[in-house]
Amino acid sequence: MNRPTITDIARLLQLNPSTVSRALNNHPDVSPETRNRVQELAQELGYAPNQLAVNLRRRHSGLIALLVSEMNMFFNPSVFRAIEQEVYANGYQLIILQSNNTLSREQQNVQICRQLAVEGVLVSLASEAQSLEHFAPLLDQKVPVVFFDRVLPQNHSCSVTIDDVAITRQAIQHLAEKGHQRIGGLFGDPNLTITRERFRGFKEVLQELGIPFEEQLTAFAQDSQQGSQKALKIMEEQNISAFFAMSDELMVGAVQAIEQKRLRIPEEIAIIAISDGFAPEFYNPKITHIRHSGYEVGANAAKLLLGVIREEIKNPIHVQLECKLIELGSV
Amino acid sequence: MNRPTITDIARLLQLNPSTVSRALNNHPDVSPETRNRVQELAQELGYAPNQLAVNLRRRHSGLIALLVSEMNMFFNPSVFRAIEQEVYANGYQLIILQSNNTLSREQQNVQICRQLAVEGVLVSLASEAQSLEHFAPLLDQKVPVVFFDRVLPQNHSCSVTIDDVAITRQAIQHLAEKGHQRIGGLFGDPNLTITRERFRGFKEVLQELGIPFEEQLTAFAQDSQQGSQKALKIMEEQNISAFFAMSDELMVGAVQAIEQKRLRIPEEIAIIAISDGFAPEFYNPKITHIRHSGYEVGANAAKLLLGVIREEIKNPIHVQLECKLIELGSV
DNA sequence: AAGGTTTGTGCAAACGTTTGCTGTGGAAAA
DNA sequence: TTTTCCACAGCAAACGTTTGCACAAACCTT
Repeated sequence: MNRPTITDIARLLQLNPSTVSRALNNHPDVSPETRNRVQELAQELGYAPNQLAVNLRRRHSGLIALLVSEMNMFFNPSVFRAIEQEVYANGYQLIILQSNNTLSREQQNVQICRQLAVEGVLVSLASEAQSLEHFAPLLDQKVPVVFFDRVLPQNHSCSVTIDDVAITRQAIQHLAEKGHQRIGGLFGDPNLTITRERFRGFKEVLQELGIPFEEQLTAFAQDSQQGSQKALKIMEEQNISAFFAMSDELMVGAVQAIEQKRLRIPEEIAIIAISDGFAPEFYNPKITHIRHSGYEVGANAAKLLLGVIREEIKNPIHVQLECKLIELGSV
Repeated sequence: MNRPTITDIARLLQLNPSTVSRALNNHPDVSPETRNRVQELAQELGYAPNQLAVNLRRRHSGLIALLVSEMNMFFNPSVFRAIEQEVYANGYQLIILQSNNTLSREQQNVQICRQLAVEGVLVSLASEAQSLEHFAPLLDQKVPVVFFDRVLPQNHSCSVTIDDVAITRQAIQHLAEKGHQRIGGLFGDPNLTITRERFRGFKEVLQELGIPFEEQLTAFAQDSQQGSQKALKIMEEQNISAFFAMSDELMVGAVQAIEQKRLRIPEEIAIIAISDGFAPEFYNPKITHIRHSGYEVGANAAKLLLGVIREEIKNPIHVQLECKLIELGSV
C-alpha cells in the first residue's frame, strides 16, 4: 500500500476520519478503547501524518529560515550548530538560504520565506544589503525576524550583536599594555557594519591611547589569502610590532604571513584577534583573542526568535553579547 | 488585507479561481487579455502563492533534506556550499538535519523526512549507524536517497565516496619516496567506514613497501585536540620522521603538537594529510595533502540525487572521486 | 447552413488534515 | 418517570491550490 492516510485508517476501523485524527492527537473526546485501536493500527501501518496537509490546515509551516551570506569555515558553523539545536528542540525545522553576499539573492530568499510561510527568520545580512527595505514583505506580514552579527543600525526588529568598538578597545588596550605602539590592523569587507565599527574603534582607541593612527598600517581584505598578502605587505613596508585581526579568517592570514617571514610569535611580532576560539588553538603559541562565540550568537538569536514567535517578546530587544579576552601567549 | 489568495483575485476580477490559477501559471488555455489582468492585479496585491497549498495539491514539498552528523568547520561547510548551490539552482529548498552522530537522532530525522514528504535525501551517516535499516521508511516509499562520505558498504542506493585505500596509498607512497620509513598515523572515529578503510590502507601499503606496521605509531582521535595529544605522545615515545593525518582536523592537531615540540616542518618532521585543501594553507610551509574536495563530493552527491529524482538515473550509481596529491612542501 | 473544431471559462473534486457543531445513547440527577 | 448532562462519534466545512471535465461561443469546414 501507498502511504496510509487518516482516511485509510478510518475506513479499516469503520470510523470517521475526524475520530481517527482526534485519537491520534490524544484528544480527550475519544474513548480510550477507540484511541488504542486507532493508535495500534497506525503503528502497524507505519502511519506518519502528512505534514503538508497538517501545515495547510493549521496555516503554518513549522519552518524557520536562516538567511546567511554563505557557509564559511569559521564563524558560521558554530552559529549554525547553536541555531539548529535550539530550533530542533522546539519542534521546528531549519531551512537555510544563502545570499552569496548579493542583494538580489537575498531578495529572492525573502520571497521564498514568504511562499513557504516560514514562521520566523534569522538573518545575517549580505554585504550588499545597505537597507532593510527588501525585508518589507516579511515584516508587513508580521513574520518574526531576528538579525544577528551582520546587521544594519536602522533596525526595528530584534538583534544580536556585540559592541564592536568595545571589543576592539579591549584588544588594542591589551596590546598597548604589553608595550605595543605600532599596531597593524587587518579588517574585512568594508561594506559591513561590523567592519566599519571595528575600524572606527581601532582609530578611536589609538587616539585615546595617544598613539597616532596611520592608515598605511591597516588593510582591508576579503578572505584569508588576501589577508595574508596584505599582512605581508605591511610587515615589509612598515615597522610594526603587533597585528590586530578583526576575524578568524584574517588572523589565519596574518599568521600565515608571519610564519612565511619566519618571525617568532610573540617575541618578534605579537598578534591578537577577534575570534570564535577554534582557530586560535591551531597554532603554537595559541593566539590571544577576544572570544566572540558564534555559538552564543546563534543560541541567543534563536532564543529571541522563538520568544517573538511565542509572543513572549513584544518589543524589539537588542542583545549585545559580552566578549572576554582570552590570553594565550601570542601577545 | 491579509495575504491575498487566488480566490481573492478571482473575486476581484469576477473570475473563477481555476482561471486565475491557470493565468498565473501561464497555462495556454487562458486568453492573453485575462492573463494580463490577473497577473497585473497579482503583482499589485503582492500575491505570492501559498506553497503549503501548492505542495499539498501537487503532493510534493519541494524540499531536499541533508542528513549530516554535525556541522564542523572543515569538511562540511564546503560540502554544504556545493549542495546548497545545486539544490537551489534546481528550484528545491534545502533542509538540514543533524544527527550529532547518534542513531536515535538519525532515526528521528528519517521520520521528519517522511512527514515533510521531502523529495530526496542526502546522507552522511552518523558514526553510530552500523546498518541502513532505519532508512527503510524512506526507501520503501521510493524516496531517492544518496549517501556520501560516511557510507556503509552494504548500500543499494547511489553513493559518492573516494577510494580510501588508494588515497592512503598515494600519501604513504609519497612519504616513502621522500625516504620516510617510520610514519605516525592519525585516524578518526574507528566506527566510521572511512576510518577503517584508511587504516586498512595504511597497513596494507606499509606491507607493500616492506615497512613493518607498528600499532604504537598510530592513534585514533575524535577531534583535533585529542589528535594533538596523541600526536604528542607518539612523538615523545616513538621515533618517527613523518605523520600521516587522515583528515583536516587531525592534521591541525598534529601540526599543533609539532609546533609545540618546536620541530621544523619538513626538516625535522614531515606531515601529509587527506584534506579539503583550506586548512593546509594556514601554515608555513603549507601542508602537502591529498585533496579530498568537500565541494566536489557535495556537488556530485547533489547531482546524482537530482538525477534520481528526475528519474534520469534508474540504477544505483556509485561514484568514486579522484583525489590528487598536492605537494606544498611539508614532506 | 449544418456540422465539427477550437478557444476560453467555469464547475467541482481532490490533496489529507483539523475542528466547530450536531446528534446519539446511556448514566446520573430530580 | 422525566429531565439534565456527559461521553463519544459523525458530519461537513475549511485551509489554498490544481486539474479533469463540461460547456458555451466563436470559428472553421464542407
